Amino acid sequence: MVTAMHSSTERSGRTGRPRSVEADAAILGATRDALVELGWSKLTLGDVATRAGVAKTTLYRRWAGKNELVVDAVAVLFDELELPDLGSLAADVEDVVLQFARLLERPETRTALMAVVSESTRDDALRARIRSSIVERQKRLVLEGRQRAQERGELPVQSDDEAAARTADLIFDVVAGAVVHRSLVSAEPVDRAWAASFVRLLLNGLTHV
Amino acid sequence: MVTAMHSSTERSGRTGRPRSVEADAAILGATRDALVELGWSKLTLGDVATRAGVAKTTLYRRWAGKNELVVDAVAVLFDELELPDLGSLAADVEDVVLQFARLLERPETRTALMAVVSESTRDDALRARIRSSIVERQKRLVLEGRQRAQERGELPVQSDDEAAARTADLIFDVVAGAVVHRSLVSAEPVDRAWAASFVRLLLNGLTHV
Amino acid sequence: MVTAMHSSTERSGRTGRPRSVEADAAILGATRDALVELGWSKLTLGDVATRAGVAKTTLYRRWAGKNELVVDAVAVLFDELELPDLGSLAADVEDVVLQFARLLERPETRTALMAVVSESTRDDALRARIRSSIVERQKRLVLEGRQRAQERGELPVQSDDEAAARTADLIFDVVAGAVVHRSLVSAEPVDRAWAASFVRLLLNGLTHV
Amino acid sequence: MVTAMHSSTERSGRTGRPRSVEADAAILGATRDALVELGWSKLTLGDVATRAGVAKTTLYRRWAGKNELVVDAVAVLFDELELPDLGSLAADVEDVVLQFARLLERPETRTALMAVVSESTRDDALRARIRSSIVERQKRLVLEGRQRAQERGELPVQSDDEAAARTADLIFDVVAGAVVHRSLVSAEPVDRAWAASFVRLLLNGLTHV
DNA sequence: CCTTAAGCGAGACGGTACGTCGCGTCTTACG
DNA sequence: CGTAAGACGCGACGTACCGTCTCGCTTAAGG
Repeated sequence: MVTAMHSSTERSGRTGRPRSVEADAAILGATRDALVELGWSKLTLGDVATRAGVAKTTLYRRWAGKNELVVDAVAVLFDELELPDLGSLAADVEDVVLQFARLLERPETRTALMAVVSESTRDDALRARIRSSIVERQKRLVLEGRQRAQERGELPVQSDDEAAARTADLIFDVVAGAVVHRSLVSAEPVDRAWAASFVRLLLNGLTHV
Repeated sequence: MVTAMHSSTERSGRTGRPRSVEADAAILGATRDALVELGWSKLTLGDVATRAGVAKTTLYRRWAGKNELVVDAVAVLFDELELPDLGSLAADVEDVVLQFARLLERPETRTALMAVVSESTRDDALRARIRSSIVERQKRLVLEGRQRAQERGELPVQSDDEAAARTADLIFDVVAGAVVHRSLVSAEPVDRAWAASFVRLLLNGLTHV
Repeated sequence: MVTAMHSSTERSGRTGRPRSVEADAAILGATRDALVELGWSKLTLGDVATRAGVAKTTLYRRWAGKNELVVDAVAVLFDELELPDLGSLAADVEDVVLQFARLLERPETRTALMAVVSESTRDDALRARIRSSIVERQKRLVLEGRQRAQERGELPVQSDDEAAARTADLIFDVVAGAVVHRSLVSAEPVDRAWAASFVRLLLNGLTHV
Repeated sequence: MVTAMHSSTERSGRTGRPRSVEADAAILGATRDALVELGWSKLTLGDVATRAGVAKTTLYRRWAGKNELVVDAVAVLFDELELPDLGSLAADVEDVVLQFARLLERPETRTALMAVVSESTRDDALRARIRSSIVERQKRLVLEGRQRAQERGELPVQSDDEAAARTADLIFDVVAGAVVHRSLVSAEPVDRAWAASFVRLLLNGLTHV
């Protein structure tokens, strides 16, 4: 679960009516629903509040704006991704690629991810939120996959920790970037055939194809 | 050159006052300027019109909205990319990667590209416009690079044309996607070191690092 | 007929294509049609031009704007009014009152007359045009009616010409004003009963009712 | 006082921020000011809002459009009219006629009254608003004047209430119509001399002049 | 017959106002 | 103090007409 994103969990002051606990979930759910129906650009906070059965003030008390709200609403979706153990690095990566592609086919993910990234180019706080809520959180997949491949002897162990981290970052950008670009920019399907040829390229390189 | 983007070049009817030819260039230039200053989300068509010394109606007469206008305004920037001949495939690719990274550092490209891609997930006409104006147009870099590498003997010649096209698409998505993801999503610098390690991975694959 | 309203009849210069003679009639007719359908406030000159099968430039070449055009288009309607000879002043006046009321029931007259009067409060040229095209032209009805009543011995002959003119103006304002106010402001029907009681008041005065 | 013109006085629901009470007065005042400066046709709601120190949306939340707003803004001016007691019916009527003429000389009344009447020919709701806010409200002058004249013995008492009401309506249309027509359509001054001859005609009739 | 010059249709142009929508803030009364 | 409700100031939207301005074509009269 994504916790403590926008407000500390413990009560800061003692007095007064406590914040409704159901409201947060209702708002995030309503945000996802609205994203599916309307897409990023037509999503309005007033509409989200209405759908959630909540006043607009309640929403603004908890999130700074559309961007922050959508990041929180969407981040949790990426936690669905899981690295299977299919016996080989190639099979594992191919499976994750296809999982990720399925995720990007869902309208709420499709439209929201690029939009908040676009906004984040002018907003450092938003960029940090995206990194911590989505990017860093999902690097676990690369780390687990490498670990498992090393245990299987498919990949060598890098002794330099820093270099190993850089390599993990590189792989993450290549895999995530390629899938996102294929799916959203080139607007071509990420099917099993494409995934297979991508994994082949990733593992063996251009010169060994 | 980017021609006939939003209207056929030849006069459709012969009557009536012809459209001002200067206006198009002025509007696209003003759009780029406004993108630099304001970013995608604060860019308004009224402001663009004012900067271009043009009435808002003229702008709406030629483009359907913000998305279409920005695609046209930004597409031309990608034409700056050039494939150098540095003697080896690795050096050539590294150079293009760095050129592309420089392009993505410019505020107008940064903010606009992801935004229109995000919008395009809900708008087929916009997606098609992006593909024809940007994506397909820049695949030339992959094709030229492969041609040159094949002439040098660095890459084998693929006899199956269709398979060769699929490979070119794959390489394009991997290169462009990785750079975009590194630069905009991970929000880490694409410097010479990263470019070098990316090219190494691209050419040799994970298992040959 | 209303002639020489907006352009002198004789050709000023000699050369060049002469103005189309059908256009004037077509435009005025189209204006009346549009007034019936749309009313004053929704009537647009572009629409009138289209209905008349004429370019907007042609229209502007002949009239200065909406007000002037509508005055010319409507003025001719008031020429329909005729003073019958029904044997008594009371009967004659009652008949004209009812004719005038019928005229004011027509949508083009209803909506246009008050609108141009309203505009004329800020535009001296327009006020003059209304006076000469409509008001002065219809005073003939009062003059004829008085003449006939004097011949019948129903009204005394005023020897002072200036005073006689003032009286005619007064009667005109009272009759026209009462009918317009009843019909358009009070929005009550001008039927035979009302006309009869109005004529009784006009002829005998309040104190002799 | 003109009350409850466009919204009921009591709060309909009890929740939510109440409408600003100052705003109404500020808007109506700004409307009258703008009418004086600009006249009906150049008056814009955006400008009125600015003058009133109010957002355009606030204005649209309370009035349906220019017509309704102007009726409300102008109606109150007619409440200034007062029936003096100058000792005779003739003197009283003459005074009210001159008061009314002064009112119609004011630019806001001049331009607005005819304009809204013109619009009302196509808009039943507007017509009803004009009747209740202006016409019916000012009939009090006729009723009071007749009452006083009857007390003085200048006019007989009509026993039939319905007939008496019809006569009052008739007198109202004749007086108001004559003054409006003289002032706005004929565009001649309503001075003491004209008022005197009008009252003479009204009281004694054409045949007793 | 040919030039000349104005009229004409079409439609793009710079403007201005429109009436609406969403933003993020505020002011109520209630819990 | 949190909350639902909803009015507020603000600013951009996309549209509609305005009255003007090119265009290329048509239509006479005068040379």
